[in-house]
Amino acid sequence: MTEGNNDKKVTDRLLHGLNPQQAEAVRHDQGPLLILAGAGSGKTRVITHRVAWLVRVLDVRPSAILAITFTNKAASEMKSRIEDLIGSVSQYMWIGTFHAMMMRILRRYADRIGYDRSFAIIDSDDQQKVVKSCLADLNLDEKTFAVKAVHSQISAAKNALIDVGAYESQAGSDFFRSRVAQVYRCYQAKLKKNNSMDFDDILVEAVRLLESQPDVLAEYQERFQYVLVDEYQDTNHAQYRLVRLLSERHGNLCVVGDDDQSIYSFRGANIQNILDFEKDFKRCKVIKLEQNYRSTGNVLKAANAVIRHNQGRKKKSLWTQSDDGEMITFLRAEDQNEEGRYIAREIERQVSRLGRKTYRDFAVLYRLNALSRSVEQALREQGIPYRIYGGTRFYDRKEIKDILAYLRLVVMPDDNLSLERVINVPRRGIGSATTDMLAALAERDGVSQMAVCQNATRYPELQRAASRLTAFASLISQLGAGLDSEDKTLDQYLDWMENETGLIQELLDQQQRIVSGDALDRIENLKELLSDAVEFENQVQRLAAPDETLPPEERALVPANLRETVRAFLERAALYTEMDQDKDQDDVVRLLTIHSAKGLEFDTVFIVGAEEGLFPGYRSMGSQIEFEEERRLAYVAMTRARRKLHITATRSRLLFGQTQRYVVSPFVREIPDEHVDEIGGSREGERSMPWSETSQSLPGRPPIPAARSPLADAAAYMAPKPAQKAASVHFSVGDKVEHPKFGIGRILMAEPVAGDAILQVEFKGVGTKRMLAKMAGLTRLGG
DNA sequence: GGGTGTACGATTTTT
DNA sequence: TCGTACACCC
Repeated sequence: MTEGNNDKKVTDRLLHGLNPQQAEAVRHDQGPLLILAGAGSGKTRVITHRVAWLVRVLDVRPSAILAITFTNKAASEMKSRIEDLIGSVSQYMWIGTFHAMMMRILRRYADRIGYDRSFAIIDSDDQQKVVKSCLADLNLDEKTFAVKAVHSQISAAKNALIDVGAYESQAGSDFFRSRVAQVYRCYQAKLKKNNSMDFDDILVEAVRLLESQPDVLAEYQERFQYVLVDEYQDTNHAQYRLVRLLSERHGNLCVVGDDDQSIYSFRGANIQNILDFEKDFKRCKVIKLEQNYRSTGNVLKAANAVIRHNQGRKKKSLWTQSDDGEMITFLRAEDQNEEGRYIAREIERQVSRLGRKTYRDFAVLYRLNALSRSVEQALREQGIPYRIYGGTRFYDRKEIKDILAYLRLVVMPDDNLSLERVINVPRRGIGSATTDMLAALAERDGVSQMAVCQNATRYPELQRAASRLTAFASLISQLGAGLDSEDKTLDQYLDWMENETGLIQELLDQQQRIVSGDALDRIENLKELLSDAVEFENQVQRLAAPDETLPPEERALVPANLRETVRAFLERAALYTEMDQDKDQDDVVRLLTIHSAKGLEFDTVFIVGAEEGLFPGYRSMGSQIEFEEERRLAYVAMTRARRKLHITATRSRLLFGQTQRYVVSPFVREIPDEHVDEIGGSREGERSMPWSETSQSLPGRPPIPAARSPLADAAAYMAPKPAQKAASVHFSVGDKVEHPKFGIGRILMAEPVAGDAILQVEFKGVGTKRMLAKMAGLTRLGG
């Protein structure tokens, strides 16, 4: 160790407050290192301090460090915490997701493996579309070959690094698999023709690049002296291969993970990667972090007791210094309404009546998104503010994808997928007959569909639609000209484009006819994209600032003009889906799936729907492997709670339009009695089929005492509070207003939307118009 | 070419 | 139960 040569203060600071195992992990120098980090064991702290240690104590160049995470959120948290420790030199490190890091490599070298370096990334919607068109090309029936199923086969093959050829020979004469092989081949051909990669390709092609180009491999192997991988239990085979390749030269690979929290096998994660790490990387050091700093004794012991039933795991047992704390409360409710009311009442009691907690201390966790509904309803009745996490992500929204497709088309006119998306959005009278012909002609002549549009008049087949097609082509080139005129910022350009394409107008027209607030939300989203663009451009400016000294190959990637900024913005939109950084502070109850709760913690957690068939899901009950993954899910859910855990199950539940009777989840029965208070019925009682998994693990369990405080205590349910009034906007019906174009008018109708209002205004001599107040630049003249 | 009705189907999620 | 994708009809 060379730490003796360094400032003692620095080493003290980096090791301060760490337990012996944590400190050992931070100080580890050469060779592979496996950190088995139990839930709440201070994992992030260890990783960030370790990176700081490498730089500050071992004098490793920041640019020689590669730290990989699974989500952008995790990456940005890691970045900022490392920056707090070592300052701005941290910007030279490669910290990011697998996909983002591999994109850096592919953007430089993709031409070596047959792509244009400006290749596009297609999202899962487009992936489905491509699969669909392949099925059509191959005359395969979508009933037998469900798009989703075929696509997931292809994706799984890619994650396992099985290319088309290998897949074909594996499939042999198997009816289904051999057809999937044909689709796979067709799919890859289409992507290649469109100069696109899907998310899986980013990993697969990175492997192919590194394995086929020795000089490229050598460059990065040489560069990355230290490689760190977070959430290693979630890596798939392609990621495993990348990690191996990149760390091979120096051998300083540190992986951090917890096999008990592996919950993503359905998307290709291979738990064997972490279980076999010691075999794979010889002379590897293993450090277990078993002290939990998060939960109270009852919660932790209960979670330990549950996860202990799993066979395939590394033995470890979390412990805590904190006392037992409150018991876990288990509620057996009659149905989902009672379950919801219980949650609402309990939250209200803690927040309003006792004033002990705030709304943000609470989270409701469920296995299926569909379970959120009844909880939502109960919270709404009680006037409790909440937010649902997950759901459609911002960049997945239709209107956003439309705008992004226009953007992509402007910088890459040959992108057929984007063209198909927006050629008739908004309606331009270009229907399926025309678009089919367009695709066929482009295919026949080996040119892009945009090229056919430009020359539409020369194709006799397109006679009737020719003028509309050329008009579309000139719209795109006009948008392209706007891009190069240099006097617009990104958000100004987007704003201009939203109007120029007619998208905004169409949404306003829709709003005029339809009563739903749907179109308004979309306009809101488009506005939000503008503020996102502003923020993005600020980041770019900061990177481009003259006093920053970026390494040359990274500097080359910083956009220098609007066109390059657009490209970078598109890439970010494809790879970065989270937009709610500042919303974390809101004082609201959080509703989320167990999957999306991983890595988070809350003072009080409700786990709802703890019923056999839901959790574990009925699909997983046939296989030991899948059943154990469900149990890990239960473990993850329980260990989110810092101080108090509630688990609820119903006797019968209305789900997907059907009411069914349910039995308590076996996982709940695996919790020892001494940690649980029961309400409304015991965890035991009716059971379904003898449960092979659990019956063996609960030998001679003593009878459960009768329930103590049945929920018949209905009076305790508080009367619903009136819903909160929407924030007032400073425009109201009857106001006189002035519009820059239409002049003076009077407001006929005002409807508040987040931070703005949609108005119906009657203008003298112009007629009635509908618009967003702020966006239209209305001024109030008085009532 | 566009609008409307209906049948179907529905874990978990990131990139 | 609810959303959406597709077929059918004008």
